[in-house]
Amino acid sequence: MDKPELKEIISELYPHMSEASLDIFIAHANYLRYPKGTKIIQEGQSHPFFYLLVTGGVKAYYQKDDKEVCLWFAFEHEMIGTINTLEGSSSNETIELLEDSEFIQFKTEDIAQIIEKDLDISRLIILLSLEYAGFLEKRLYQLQFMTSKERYLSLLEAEPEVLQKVSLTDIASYLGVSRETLSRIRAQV
Amino acid sequence: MDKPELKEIISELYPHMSEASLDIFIAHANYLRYPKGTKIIQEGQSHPFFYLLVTGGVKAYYQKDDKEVCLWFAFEHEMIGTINTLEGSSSNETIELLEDSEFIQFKTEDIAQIIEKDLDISRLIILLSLEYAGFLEKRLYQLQFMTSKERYLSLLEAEPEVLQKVSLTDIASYLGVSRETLSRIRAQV
DNA sequence: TTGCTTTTGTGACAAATGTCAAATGTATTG
DNA sequence: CAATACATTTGACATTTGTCACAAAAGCAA
Repeated sequence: MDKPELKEIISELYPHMSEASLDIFIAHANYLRYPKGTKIIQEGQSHPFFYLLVTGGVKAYYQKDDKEVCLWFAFEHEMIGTINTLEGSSSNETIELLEDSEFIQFKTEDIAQIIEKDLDISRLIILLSLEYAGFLEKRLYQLQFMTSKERYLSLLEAEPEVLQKVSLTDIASYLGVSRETLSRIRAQV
Repeated sequence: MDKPELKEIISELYPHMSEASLDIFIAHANYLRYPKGTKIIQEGQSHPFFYLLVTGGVKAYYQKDDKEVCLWFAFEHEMIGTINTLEGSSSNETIELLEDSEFIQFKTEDIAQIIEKDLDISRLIILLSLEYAGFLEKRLYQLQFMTSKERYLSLLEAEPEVLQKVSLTDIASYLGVSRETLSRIRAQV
Protein backbone atom coordinates (compact mmCIF):
# COMPACT_ATOMS: atom_id res chain seq x y z
CA MET A 1 0.00 0.00 0.00
CA ASP A 2 1.50 3.32 -1.01
CA LYS A 3 0.90 6.66 0.59
CA PRO A 4 -1.32 8.21 -2.12
CA GLU A 5 -3.82 5.39 -1.68
CA LEU A 6 -3.79 5.86 2.08
CA LYS A 7 -4.47 9.55 1.58
CA GLU A 8 -7.55 8.70 -0.42
CA ILE A 9 -8.88 6.38 2.24
CA ILE A 10 -8.45 8.92 5.01
CA SER A 11 -9.89 11.84 3.07
CA GLU A 12 -12.88 9.70 2.16
CA LEU A 13 -13.43 8.86 5.82
CA TYR A 14 -12.85 12.43 7.04
CA PRO A 15 -13.64 14.77 4.17
CA HIS A 16 -13.11 17.99 6.08
CA MET A 17 -9.33 17.54 6.36
CA SER A 18 -7.05 19.82 4.37
CA GLU A 19 -4.33 18.46 2.08
CA ALA A 20 -1.68 19.85 4.40
CA SER A 21 -3.12 18.08 7.46
CA LEU A 22 -3.46 14.87 5.52
CA ASP A 23 0.21 15.08 4.60
CA ILE A 24 1.24 15.63 8.20
CA PHE A 25 -0.90 12.72 9.28
CA ILE A 26 0.42 10.38 6.63
CA ALA A 27 4.03 11.27 7.27
CA HIS A 28 3.64 9.49 10.61
CA ALA A 29 1.93 6.38 9.26
CA ASN A 30 3.27 2.83 8.82
CA TYR A 31 1.79 0.10 6.67
CA LEU A 32 1.44 -3.33 8.33
CA ARG A 33 -0.01 -6.70 7.41
CA TYR A 34 -0.75 -9.55 9.83
CA PRO A 35 -2.33 -13.03 9.58
CA LYS A 36 -5.60 -14.14 11.17
CA GLY A 37 -5.31 -14.76 14.90
CA THR A 38 -2.60 -12.15 15.51
CA LYS A 39 -3.11 -10.06 18.62
CA ILE A 40 -2.13 -6.49 17.85
CA ILE A 41 -2.93 -5.27 21.37
CA GLN A 42 -2.65 -7.57 24.39
CA GLU A 43 -4.54 -7.08 27.63
CA GLY A 44 -2.24 -5.58 30.24
CA GLN A 45 0.35 -4.29 27.81
CA SER A 46 1.16 -0.68 27.18
CA HIS A 47 0.70 -0.08 23.47
CA PRO A 48 1.17 3.48 22.26
CA PHE A 49 -0.29 3.04 18.75
CA PHE A 50 -3.61 3.21 17.02
CA TYR A 51 -4.66 1.96 13.63
CA LEU A 52 -6.64 2.47 10.50
CA LEU A 53 -7.89 -0.95 9.45
CA VAL A 54 -7.51 -1.00 5.65
CA THR A 55 -8.75 -4.52 4.89
CA GLY A 56 -9.84 -7.46 7.07
CA GLY A 57 -11.48 -7.52 10.48
CA VAL A 58 -10.74 -7.55 14.21
CA LYS A 59 -12.42 -8.21 17.52
CA ALA A 60 -11.74 -6.53 20.86
CA TYR A 61 -12.36 -8.43 24.08
CA TYR A 62 -11.68 -8.77 27.78
CA GLN A 63 -10.38 -12.06 29.09
CA LYS A 64 -11.27 -13.64 32.43
CA ASP A 65 -10.24 -17.15 33.33
CA ASP A 66 -10.80 -18.99 30.08
CA LYS A 67 -13.58 -16.77 28.81
CA GLU A 68 -13.59 -13.90 26.34
CA VAL A 69 -16.12 -11.09 26.40
CA CYS A 70 -16.26 -9.19 23.13
CA LEU A 71 -16.62 -5.43 23.26
CA TRP A 72 -16.62 -4.52 19.59
CA PHE A 73 -15.80 -5.61 16.09
CA ALA A 74 -14.27 -3.56 13.30
CA PHE A 75 -13.80 -4.04 9.57
CA GLU A 76 -12.52 -2.25 6.45
CA HIS A 77 -11.76 1.45 6.77
CA GLU A 78 -12.44 1.81 10.47
CA MET A 79 -10.20 3.54 12.99
CA ILE A 80 -9.31 1.34 15.96
CA GLY A 81 -7.45 1.59 19.22
CA THR A 82 -8.26 1.80 22.89
CA ILE A 83 -8.88 4.80 25.08
CA ASN A 84 -6.20 3.68 27.47
CA THR A 85 -3.55 3.50 24.79
CA LEU A 86 -4.50 7.00 23.67
CA GLU A 87 -3.95 8.15 27.24
CA GLY A 88 -0.65 6.29 27.46
CA SER A 89 -1.52 3.76 30.16
CA SER A 90 -1.81 0.03 29.57
CA SER A 91 -4.72 -1.54 27.76
CA ASN A 92 -7.21 -3.81 29.48
CA GLU A 93 -8.51 -5.27 26.28
CA THR A 94 -7.06 -7.54 23.63
CA ILE A 95 -7.46 -6.85 19.93
CA GLU A 96 -7.22 -9.92 17.71
CA LEU A 97 -7.51 -10.38 13.95
CA LEU A 98 -10.57 -12.27 12.70
CA GLU A 99 -8.89 -12.67 9.30
CA ASP A 100 -5.69 -11.64 7.51
CA SER A 101 -5.70 -7.85 7.72
CA GLU A 102 -3.87 -4.74 6.58
CA PHE A 103 -3.30 -1.74 8.83
CA ILE A 104 -1.95 1.73 8.88
CA GLN A 105 -0.30 2.27 12.22
CA PHE A 106 0.03 5.63 13.96
CA LYS A 107 2.15 6.31 16.99
CA THR A 108 0.02 7.93 19.68
CA GLU A 109 2.88 10.13 20.79
CA ASP A 110 3.39 11.53 17.29
CA ILE A 111 -0.27 12.32 17.01
CA ALA A 112 -0.31 13.97 20.42
CA GLN A 113 2.41 16.30 19.20
CA ILE A 114 0.54 16.97 15.99
CA ILE A 115 -2.58 17.89 17.94
CA GLU A 116 -0.53 20.63 19.59
CA LYS A 117 0.12 22.25 16.25
CA ASP A 118 -2.65 21.38 13.85
CA LEU A 119 -6.25 22.40 14.49
CA ASP A 120 -7.57 20.35 11.61
CA ILE A 121 -6.25 17.19 13.20
CA SER A 122 -7.56 18.26 16.61
CA ARG A 123 -10.98 18.37 15.06
CA LEU A 124 -10.49 14.90 13.65
CA ILE A 125 -9.52 13.54 17.05
CA ILE A 126 -12.55 15.22 18.62
CA LEU A 127 -14.75 13.74 15.92
CA LEU A 128 -13.32 10.28 16.51
CA SER A 129 -13.68 10.51 20.28
CA LEU A 130 -17.27 11.64 20.02
CA GLU A 131 -18.05 8.97 17.47
CA TYR A 132 -16.60 6.34 19.76
CA ALA A 133 -18.45 7.72 22.79
CA GLY A 134 -21.66 7.68 20.74
CA PHE A 135 -21.06 4.04 19.88
CA LEU A 136 -20.50 3.18 23.54
CA GLU A 137 -23.63 5.07 24.60
CA LYS A 138 -25.67 3.04 22.14
CA ARG A 139 -24.20 -0.25 23.37
CA LEU A 140 -24.86 0.71 26.97
CA TYR A 141 -28.44 1.61 26.17
CA GLN A 142 -28.93 -1.76 24.50
CA LEU A 143 -27.46 -3.71 27.41
CA GLN A 144 -29.43 -1.82 30.04
CA PHE A 145 -32.69 -1.50 28.21
CA MET A 146 -33.22 -4.31 25.77
CA THR A 147 -33.85 -8.00 26.26
CA SER A 148 -31.29 -10.33 24.73
CA LYS A 149 -33.66 -11.07 21.88
CA GLU A 150 -34.09 -7.38 21.13
CA ARG A 151 -30.33 -6.91 21.19
CA TYR A 152 -29.85 -9.72 18.71
CA LEU A 153 -32.52 -8.36 16.37
CA SER A 154 -31.05 -4.90 16.67
CA LEU A 155 -27.62 -6.17 15.62
CA LEU A 156 -29.20 -8.16 12.81
CA GLU A 157 -30.91 -5.07 11.49
CA ALA A 158 -28.15 -2.53 12.03
CA GLU A 159 -25.16 -4.64 10.97
CA PRO A 160 -26.28 -7.86 9.28
CA GLU A 161 -22.81 -8.28 7.74
CA VAL A 162 -21.34 -8.83 11.20
CA LEU A 163 -23.31 -12.08 11.44
CA GLN A 164 -21.48 -13.31 8.34
CA LYS A 165 -18.06 -12.30 9.54
CA VAL A 166 -18.00 -13.17 13.25
CA SER A 167 -18.54 -16.48 15.03
CA LEU A 168 -21.73 -16.88 17.06
CA THR A 169 -19.59 -17.51 20.12
CA ASP A 170 -18.11 -14.03 19.79
CA ILE A 171 -21.45 -12.45 18.98
CA ALA A 172 -22.98 -14.06 22.07
CA SER A 173 -20.36 -12.51 24.32
CA TYR A 174 -20.77 -9.19 22.52
CA LEU A 175 -24.50 -9.33 23.23
CA GLY A 176 -23.87 -10.32 26.84
CA VAL A 177 -25.46 -13.79 26.72
CA SER A 178 -24.19 -17.35 26.62
CA ARG A 179 -23.67 -19.18 23.33
CA GLU A 180 -26.56 -21.46 24.17
CA THR A 181 -28.98 -18.62 24.80
CA LEU A 182 -28.05 -17.00 21.51
CA SER A 183 -28.58 -20.30 19.79
CA ARG A 184 -32.09 -20.52 21.24
CA ILE A 185 -32.90 -16.95 20.30
CA ARG A 186 -31.87 -17.71 16.73
CA ALA A 187 -34.04 -20.81 16.68
CA GLN A 188 -37.06 -18.64 17.54
CA VAL A 189 -36.37 -16.21 14.69
CA MET B 1 -21.68 33.26 41.31
CA ASP B 2 -19.21 35.70 39.78
CA LYS B 3 -16.77 34.99 36.99
CA PRO B 4 -13.56 34.94 39.06
CA GLU B 5 -14.95 32.07 41.14
CA LEU B 6 -15.93 30.19 38.00
CA LYS B 7 -12.43 30.65 36.67
CA GLU B 8 -11.04 29.02 39.79
CA ILE B 9 -13.32 26.03 39.49
CA ILE B 10 -12.44 25.40 35.86
CA SER B 11 -8.72 25.84 36.32
CA GLU B 12 -8.83 23.45 39.25
CA LEU B 13 -10.61 20.87 37.11
CA TYR B 14 -8.36 21.40 34.08
CA PRO B 15 -5.04 22.76 35.28
CA HIS B 16 -3.35 22.81 31.89
CA MET B 17 -5.47 25.69 30.56
CA SER B 18 -3.87 29.06 30.00
CA GLU B 19 -5.35 32.26 31.48
CA ALA B 20 -6.22 33.46 27.99
CA SER B 21 -8.15 30.30 27.13
CA LEU B 22 -9.92 30.41 30.46
CA ASP B 23 -11.02 33.95 29.70
CA ILE B 24 -12.37 32.99 26.28
CA PHE B 25 -14.19 30.07 27.81
CA ILE B 26 -15.72 32.10 30.59
CA ALA B 27 -16.82 34.90 28.29
CA HIS B 28 -19.34 32.43 26.86
CA ALA B 29 -20.64 31.14 30.18
CA ASN B 30 -23.98 31.75 31.92
CA TYR B 31 -24.79 31.15 35.55
CA LEU B 32 -28.05 29.29 36.25
CA ARG B 33 -29.85 27.93 39.28
CA TYR B 34 -32.75 25.45 39.24
CA PRO B 35 -34.83 23.60 41.87
CA LYS B 36 -34.88 19.85 42.47
CA GLY B 37 -36.89 17.97 39.86
CA THR B 38 -36.16 20.38 37.01
CA LYS B 39 -35.35 18.71 33.71
CA ILE B 40 -32.57 20.63 32.02
CA ILE B 41 -32.51 18.34 28.99
CA GLN B 42 -35.61 16.49 27.80
CA GLU B 43 -35.56 13.30 25.78
CA GLY B 44 -36.29 14.09 22.13
CA GLN B 45 -35.46 17.78 22.37
CA SER B 46 -32.63 19.49 20.61
CA HIS B 47 -30.57 21.21 23.28
CA PRO B 48 -27.40 22.95 22.12
CA PHE B 49 -25.86 23.53 25.55
CA PHE B 50 -23.63 21.79 28.00
CA TYR B 51 -22.96 22.49 31.63
CA LEU B 52 -20.53 22.67 34.47
CA LEU B 53 -22.41 21.53 37.56
CA VAL B 54 -21.24 23.86 40.34
CA THR B 55 -23.30 22.57 43.26
CA GLY B 56 -26.02 19.93 43.56
CA GLY B 57 -26.61 16.71 41.62
CA VAL B 58 -28.33 15.31 38.54
CA LYS B 59 -29.34 12.02 36.98
CA ALA B 60 -29.48 11.13 33.28
CA TYR B 61 -31.94 8.52 32.09
CA TYR B 62 -33.86 7.02 29.20
CA GLN B 63 -37.60 6.74 29.49
CA LYS B 64 -39.73 3.92 28.08
CA ASP B 65 -43.40 3.58 28.89
CA ASP B 66 -43.48 4.46 32.58
CA LYS B 67 -39.96 3.31 33.39
CA GLU B 68 -36.73 5.20 33.76
CA VAL B 69 -33.32 3.66 33.16
CA CYS B 70 -30.50 5.69 34.67
CA LEU B 71 -27.31 6.07 32.67
CA TRP B 72 -25.21 8.21 34.97
CA PHE B 73 -25.20 10.57 37.93
CA ALA B 74 -23.15 13.73 38.37
CA PHE B 75 -22.39 16.02 41.30
CA GLU B 76 -20.36 19.08 42.23
CA HIS B 77 -17.76 20.28 39.74
CA GLU B 78 -18.52 17.80 36.99
CA MET B 79 -19.01 18.63 33.32
CA ILE B 80 -22.28 17.32 31.91
CA GLY B 81 -24.09 17.15 28.61
CA THR B 82 -24.92 14.55 25.99
CA ILE B 83 -22.99 13.48 22.95
CA ASN B 84 -25.96 14.18 20.76
CA THR B 85 -26.28 17.76 21.91
CA LEU B 86 -22.57 18.26 21.23
CA GLU B 87 -23.19 17.04 17.71
CA GLY B 88 -26.25 19.25 17.31
CA SER B 89 -28.92 16.57 16.94
CA SER B 90 -31.64 15.91 19.50
CA SER B 91 -30.97 14.17 22.78
CA ASN B 92 -32.39 10.76 23.60
CA GLU B 93 -31.84 11.11 27.30
CA THR B 94 -33.38 13.27 30.01
CA ILE B 95 -31.28 15.08 32.61
CA GLU B 96 -33.12 15.86 35.85
CA LEU B 97 -31.97 17.54 39.05
CA LEU B 98 -31.73 15.33 42.14
CA GLU B 99 -31.54 18.45 44.33
CA ASP B 100 -31.45 22.23 43.95
CA SER B 101 -28.42 22.87 41.77
CA GLU B 102 -26.25 25.59 40.29
CA PHE B 103 -24.87 25.47 36.78
CA ILE B 104 -22.63 27.23 34.37
CA GLN B 105 -24.12 26.89 30.94
CA PHE B 106 -22.13 26.90 27.69
CA LYS B 107 -23.60 27.15 24.26
CA THR B 108 -22.31 24.27 22.13
CA GLU B 109 -22.19 26.46 19.04
CA ASP B 110 -19.98 29.03 20.76
CA ILE B 111 -17.62 26.35 21.90
CA ALA B 112 -17.49 24.80 18.44
CA GLN B 113 -16.33 28.16 17.12
CA ILE B 114 -13.79 28.49 19.90
CA ILE B 115 -12.37 25.07 19.06
CA GLU B 116 -11.62 26.42 15.60
CA LYS B 117 -9.39 29.08 17.04
CA ASP B 118 -7.99 27.90 20.34
CA LEU B 119 -5.81 24.81 20.61
CA ASP B 120 -5.88 24.86 24.37
CA ILE B 121 -9.63 24.48 24.37
CA SER B 122 -9.41 21.79 21.69
CA ARG B 123 -7.24 19.84 24.05
CA LEU B 124 -9.80 20.30 26.82
CA ILE B 125 -12.58 19.00 24.60
CA ILE B 126 -10.45 16.02 23.62
CA LEU B 127 -9.71 15.37 27.27
CA LEU B 128 -13.39 15.52 28.17
CA SER B 129 -14.42 13.25 25.30
CA LEU B 130 -11.82 10.67 26.21
CA GLU B 131 -12.73 10.87 29.87
CA TYR B 132 -16.37 10.30 29.00
CA ALA B 133 -15.54 7.44 26.64
CA GLY B 134 -13.41 5.90 29.40
CA PHE B 135 -16.33 6.13 31.78
CA LEU B 136 -18.62 4.45 29.26
CA GLU B 137 -16.09 1.70 28.60
CA LYS B 138 -15.96 0.94 32.29
CA ARG B 139 -19.76 0.83 32.57
CA LEU B 140 -19.99 -1.45 29.57
CA TYR B 141 -17.38 -3.77 31.03
CA GLN B 142 -19.34 -3.94 34.27
CA LEU B 143 -22.64 -4.68 32.58
CA GLN B 144 -21.19 -7.34 30.29
CA PHE B 145 -18.81 -8.97 32.70
CA MET B 146 -20.01 -8.64 36.27
CA THR B 147 -22.93 -10.14 38.12
CA SER B 148 -25.40 -7.69 39.60
CA LYS B 149 -23.91 -8.25 43.05
CA GLU B 150 -20.41 -7.46 41.78
CA ARG B 151 -21.71 -4.33 40.08
CA TYR B 152 -23.32 -3.15 43.31
CA LEU B 153 -20.17 -3.81 45.34
CA SER B 154 -18.10 -2.09 42.70
CA LEU B 155 -20.26 1.03 42.92
CA LEU B 156 -20.17 0.86 46.70
CA GLU B 157 -16.39 0.79 46.67
CA ALA B 158 -15.72 3.26 43.88
CA GLU B 159 -18.40 5.85 44.71
CA PRO B 160 -19.92 5.21 48.14
CA GLU B 161 -21.22 8.79 48.26
CA VAL B 162 -23.61 8.02 45.39
CA LEU B 163 -25.47 5.64 47.68
CA GLN B 164 -26.16 8.56 50.01
CA LYS B 165 -27.28 10.92 47.30
CA VAL B 166 -29.38 8.81 44.94
CA SER B 167 -32.52 6.75 45.56
CA LEU B 168 -32.20 2.98 45.43
CA THR B 169 -34.77 2.94 42.66
CA ASP B 170 -32.46 5.01 40.48
CA ILE B 171 -29.39 3.03 41.49
CA ALA B 172 -31.17 -0.20 40.60
CA SER B 173 -31.88 1.02 37.07
CA TYR B 174 -28.31 2.31 36.80
CA LEU B 175 -27.04 -1.16 37.71
CA GLY B 176 -29.45 -2.78 35.29
CA VAL B 177 -31.56 -4.69 37.84
CA SER B 178 -35.01 -4.27 39.38
CA ARG B 179 -35.49 -2.42 42.67
CA GLU B 180 -36.42 -5.68 44.34
CA THR B 181 -33.28 -7.47 43.22
CA LEU B 182 -31.12 -4.61 44.46
CA SER B 183 -32.94 -4.76 47.76
CA ARG B 184 -32.10 -8.46 48.09
CA ILE B 185 -28.49 -7.93 47.14
CA ARG B 186 -28.22 -5.32 49.87
CA ALA B 187 -29.80 -7.68 52.38
CA GLN B 188 -26.98 -10.16 51.68
CA VAL B 189 -24.24 -7.58 52.25
C1' DT C 1 -12.46 -38.92 0.75
C1' DT C 2 -11.37 -39.81 5.80
C1' DG C 3 -10.52 -38.32 10.22
C1' DC C 4 -10.01 -34.59 13.29
C1' DT C 5 -11.13 -30.17 15.24
C1' DT C 6 -14.10 -26.41 15.88
C1' DT C 7 -18.54 -24.44 15.86
C1' DT C 8 -23.35 -24.63 16.58
C1' DG C 9 -27.60 -26.60 18.37
C1' DT C 10 -30.58 -29.14 22.08
C1' DG C 11 -32.26 -31.17 26.32
C1' DA C 12 -32.48 -31.18 31.34
C1' DC C 13 -31.95 -28.95 35.33
C1' DA C 14 -30.31 -25.28 38.60
C1' DA C 15 -29.67 -20.51 39.62
C1' DA C 16 -30.71 -15.75 39.03
C1' DT C 17 -33.86 -12.32 38.17
C1' DG C 18 -38.37 -10.16 37.18
C1' DT C 19 -43.13 -9.39 38.50
C1' DC C 20 -46.92 -8.69 41.43
C1' DA C 21 -48.80 -7.89 45.92
C1' DA C 22 -48.43 -6.61 50.45
C1' DA C 23 -45.92 -4.93 54.55
C1' DT C 24 -42.75 -1.94 56.66
C1' DG C 25 -40.03 2.16 57.05
C1' DT C 26 -39.08 7.04 56.24
C1' DA C 27 -40.16 11.93 54.92
C1' DT C 28 -42.99 15.61 54.45
C1' DT C 29 -46.67 18.68 55.28
C1' DG C 30 -50.44 20.77 57.32
C1' DC D 1 -48.56 15.27 66.26
C1' DA D 2 -51.32 12.89 62.78
C1' DA D 3 -52.00 11.97 58.14
C1' DT D 4 -50.35 11.18 53.88
C1' DA D 5 -47.20 10.16 50.31
C1' DC D 6 -43.16 8.00 48.94
C1' DA D 7 -39.27 4.65 49.30
C1' DT D 8 -37.75 0.27 50.57
C1' DT D 9 -38.15 -4.48 51.85
C1' DT D 10 -40.11 -9.10 51.72
C1' DG D 11 -42.68 -13.26 50.05
C1' DA D 12 -44.52 -16.19 46.38
C1' DC D 13 -44.23 -17.50 41.97
C1' DA D 14 -43.19 -17.26 36.82
C1' DT D 15 -39.72 -16.43 33.49
C1' DT D 16 -35.27 -16.04 31.77
C1' DT D 17 -30.82 -17.42 31.52
C1' DG D 18 -26.68 -20.16 32.64
C1' DT D 19 -24.46 -24.58 33.02
C1' DC D 20 -23.41 -29.14 31.88
C1' DA D 21 -23.58 -32.92 28.77
C1' DC D 22 -23.88 -34.45 24.44
C1' DA D 23 -25.36 -34.47 19.43
C1' DA D 24 -25.20 -32.51 14.93
C1' DA D 25 -23.04 -29.70 11.48
C1' DA D 26 -19.38 -27.33 9.32
C1' DG D 27 -14.57 -26.45 8.41
C1' DC D 28 -9.97 -28.10 7.54
C1' DA D 29 -5.84 -30.93 6.72
C1' DA D 30 -3.73 -35.20 5.37
